[in-house]
Amino acid sequence: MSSSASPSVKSNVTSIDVARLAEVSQSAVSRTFTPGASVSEPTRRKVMEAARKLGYRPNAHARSLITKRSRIIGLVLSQLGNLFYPAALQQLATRLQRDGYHVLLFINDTPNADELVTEILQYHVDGIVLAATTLSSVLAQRCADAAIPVVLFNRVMASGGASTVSSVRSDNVAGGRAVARHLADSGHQRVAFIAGNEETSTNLERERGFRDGLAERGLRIWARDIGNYDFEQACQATRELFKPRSERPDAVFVASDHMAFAVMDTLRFELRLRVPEDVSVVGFDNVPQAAWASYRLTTVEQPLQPMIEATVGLLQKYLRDELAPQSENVVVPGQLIVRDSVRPLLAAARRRK
Amino acid sequence: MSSSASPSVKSNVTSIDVARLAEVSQSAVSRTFTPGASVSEPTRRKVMEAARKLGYRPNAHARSLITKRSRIIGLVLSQLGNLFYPAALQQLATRLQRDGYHVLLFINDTPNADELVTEILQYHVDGIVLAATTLSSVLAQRCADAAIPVVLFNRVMASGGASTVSSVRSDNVAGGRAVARHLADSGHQRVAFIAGNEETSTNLERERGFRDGLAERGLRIWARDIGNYDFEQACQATRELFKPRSERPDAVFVASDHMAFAVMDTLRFELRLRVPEDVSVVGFDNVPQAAWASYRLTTVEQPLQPMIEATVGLLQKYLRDELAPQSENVVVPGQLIVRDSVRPLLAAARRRK
DNA sequence: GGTCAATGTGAATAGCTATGCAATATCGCG
DNA sequence: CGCGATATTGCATAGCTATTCACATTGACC
Repeated sequence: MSSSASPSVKSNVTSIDVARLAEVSQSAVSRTFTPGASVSEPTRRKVMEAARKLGYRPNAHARSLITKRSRIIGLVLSQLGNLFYPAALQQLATRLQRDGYHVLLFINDTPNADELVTEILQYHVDGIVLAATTLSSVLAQRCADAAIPVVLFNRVMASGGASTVSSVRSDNVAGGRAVARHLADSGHQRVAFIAGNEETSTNLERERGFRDGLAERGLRIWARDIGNYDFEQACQATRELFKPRSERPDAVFVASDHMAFAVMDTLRFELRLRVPEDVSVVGFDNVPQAAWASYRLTTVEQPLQPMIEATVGLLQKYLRDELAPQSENVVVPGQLIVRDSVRPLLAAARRRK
Repeated sequence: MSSSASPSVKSNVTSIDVARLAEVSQSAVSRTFTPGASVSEPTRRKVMEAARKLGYRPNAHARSLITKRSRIIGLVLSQLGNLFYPAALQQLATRLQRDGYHVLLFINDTPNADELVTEILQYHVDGIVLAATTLSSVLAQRCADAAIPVVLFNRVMASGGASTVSSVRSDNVAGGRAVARHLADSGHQRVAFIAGNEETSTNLERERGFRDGLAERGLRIWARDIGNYDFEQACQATRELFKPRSERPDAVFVASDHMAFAVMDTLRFELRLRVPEDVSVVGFDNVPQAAWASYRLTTVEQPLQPMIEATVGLLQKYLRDELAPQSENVVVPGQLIVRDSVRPLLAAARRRK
């Protein structure tokens, strides 16, 4: 029963076993598997051969115990429903994999920051990417305190001040402003806004930019409701905004594509309004689905590639320079993607102008 | 510059530091943090107090080095585009988190099984969930050889025989058959099939069930093309199938919802055909989007909850019983979800019958 | 009070690798 | 051939915790 002298494929092979077979020291084995270490070609070959025979792989735990590097990045998520995040997840994991890092996943359903931070720190991750829009800033600060680099993804720390946490996001303010201008310039008068989670920085910034942009054109938000970044709540908000009354909005800016789909569906199939003929709809994120023929949603892109690149760039910088906890806030510009969910400027309106 | 004697929040605190402060042995500290170990209440309190003061958390790497348990589950994915997988990912991670396990992510973009298996084994994960439909079975076998439990999720090992790898999947055959019956019984005559990746078990089983079900009703697949589980390729397949000719299909069974959306969009907005009046469409997976008003897609559900439950059930069973690599293939039944993408049986057709 | 069991505790060790240091081998060059 | 410089190697140790074993302490019970 006790598998003592079984030279099979058991994964218990250690560097010592390999050393014995290759007739070298354990150090030699270790050096062979340590990039940049000093090993002669003959011994390297002997070691590799022995390792292959035994099916040896260095034990990552023992390695990180001594290296103090785990090559693991913690990723905290909460909104997998919003299609932007699966895409980001994939990109990030793939990108990190290329550099020999891997992603340890933490889903933050119950916002119990304390418990989560305990779990994360146990693994001694090399860095943390916080992509949970709705996550208490406590966690971020706590991790930063523990001297482990944190990058907020698509989110920024609430009130500045003493926070030394970096972040990567797209230019939400500019995006909101671009939407406002686009709607105003195409002759819309009664523009509504459906907010996401009101406490998130993404929503605050998008709304602020939108407000400012409207103000530039002498307009203001004509009606407003809250969708909380949730499909069902966005449907509800739409019903509320378009309740029968003398006048209804002629355009809606929705704080995320995910909600915008809910809005379009509710408008078209429940309220029997046409998009864009009766109501224009604009989203935010430019998830792949926004390009699908059923929606053809005009939206603001969040350029995933550059955002991911910036994120791992920051992480690697912090890993290289031992110190340098200088807070850095990267803002990536994103374009307005014009599709067919906004009524184009009527010839009549243009002439009148 | 060198932070030597700084008793701050540095995460370098070890069980020995705690022991010193609490005036107990290191063993006592370890036992306090090991569930089920024998510690008296007074010492436990002393230790907890000291640990709190120093901000101590057990080092997971050191722990798993000696325990030979990492409490990490490796998850291999490739198709994050298909919306079924993000949902599965979230459920799985959440479920495992409840039991103190965590998910280490491996994206399998380049199907280089060897490299991937090396990386996974280095982390000494306690188990592996293979959810990459397109992944070579080599990997599965390789891991099983290394005595680490593997569960195939939504996939089954190609040719039975010597494989000792367990799997969890929904009843794809029954699902395909149910679709066939539904289409036949609602009077469709020229049913087409758009395949996913032809080498995957999901596609093989769904197609087989579909074929059988049609045969029962005296029908056969009238036309067929390949979408490879890809949105763009599914569009292309649709164009191919509906190229102008004397007759076109009156129904399409698509091997996944993700592709079915592509099919519906192409039919409606490019080919100007109505769904379901001109063509009926059926998908597979029942992703959340299938219920959206723009699609209202009739489809076969893959019951995520039970599938996840079965997956972690298998894993835990293998972790408990040291041995028991008995191959087990769990098949979870799934229902046909009837929505509005299939033309209902015409009164005329019924009378004629 | 004495014996036995049970319980809590500490010292020592295992688990696997990377790395500093000293020793040795190799090489280049005069 | 000799000498210094450099490349390679092995030894020993650190890194942090769980666990075995032996020991001490307590308590119960006769």
